[in-house]
Amino acid sequence: MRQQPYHHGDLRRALLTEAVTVIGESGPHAVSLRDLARRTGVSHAAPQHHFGDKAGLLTAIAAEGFELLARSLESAGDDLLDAGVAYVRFATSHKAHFEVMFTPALYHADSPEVAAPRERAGEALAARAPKRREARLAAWSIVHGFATLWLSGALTDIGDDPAAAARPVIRLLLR
Amino acid sequence: MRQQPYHHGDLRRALLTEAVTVIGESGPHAVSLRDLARRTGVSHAAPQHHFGDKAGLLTAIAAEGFELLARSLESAGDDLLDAGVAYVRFATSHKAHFEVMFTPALYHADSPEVAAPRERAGEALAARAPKRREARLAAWSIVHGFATLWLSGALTDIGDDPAAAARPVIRLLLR
DNA sequence: ATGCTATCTTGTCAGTGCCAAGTTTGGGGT
DNA sequence: ACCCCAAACTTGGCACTGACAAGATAGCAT
Repeated sequence: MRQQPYHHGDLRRALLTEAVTVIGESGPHAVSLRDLARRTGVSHAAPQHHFGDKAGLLTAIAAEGFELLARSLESAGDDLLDAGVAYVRFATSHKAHFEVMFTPALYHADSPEVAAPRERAGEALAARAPKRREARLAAWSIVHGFATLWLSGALTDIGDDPAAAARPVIRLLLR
Repeated sequence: MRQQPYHHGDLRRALLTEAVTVIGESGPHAVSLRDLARRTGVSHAAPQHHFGDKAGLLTAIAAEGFELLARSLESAGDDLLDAGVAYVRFATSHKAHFEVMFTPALYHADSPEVAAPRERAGEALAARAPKRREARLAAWSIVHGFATLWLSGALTDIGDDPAAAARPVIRLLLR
């Protein structure tokens, strides 16, 4: 006779989705386990069962993010320019994941749960990048910098399609 | 007859210094006004008098950061490569300031207190950067990306002097 | 059907940000 | 020299949070 069944069905997935929404709107610091529980209609301690602690929730988001990034890069083809644009597109269209992924103080960055997909994304990137270390660093830096600058609101005069705006910028390095 | 005088002398400065230390060690999310008060030997509400709220404290740190960045760039000379290296050197030697500066969700990013020094830093950067918009974006992106990747621990195979390691990387863009 | 276990709840505690009201102190105006 | 007033700080309190412990429920394998 209760409105919500005792077992949610897929609470873990629901919490992750809700968390990504909140982070995307207000940043990682704005997320609260109790608030997520309220939004999902469960008790205040339910999230702890699935993630252990708050860092565990963010670890799951980071892992999912590296997985998604790896897939994005893999499906971008072998061209370095296209891969770079795909990197920017991923970052700006998965704001929440990206912010968490590169803020290791927020989660269990050394957990195997996140190390595996991170390595997979790293390999996808390395396979399309130049062989010389400096050139590889330059390529990663320019796309990562463009993405983070856009995410932090420093690039307002660029239009509403950051991935498209990134293409001619990246080309300057690859010429 | 009390151990600590009622008036601290320069509590504002002391709180800022302590905050920068904590953020540098554990990130911005780890700082707590009450903890800073304890470390400084004042009551738990003293920080609010100087900064209004927690975001106000971080606003002061961001403002100080943009001021320091502007000075670093100005004293780096007119060469773009040197300015780029100076940018990376600032970011990696002022970890706490830099992290806060580019996480606007943490502070009052539209406050005039921080807008003025941010503009000054922007001008110092623009004065040394290429005139074409894409080239300017490329230069900012590559140094910002290198710096943030290093700060997030993604660049471990680079040695202990990130500014020096950045030079040949930046040169690839400017050739 | 029965018991086992993952899932979820209830209750509690220390810590935090913020607000309101009170206390102390240094310094400027007379 | 005095007063007094505004700035600096304290005390007390409230709502919220993360984490822990112990109990309740329900799906599932046997």
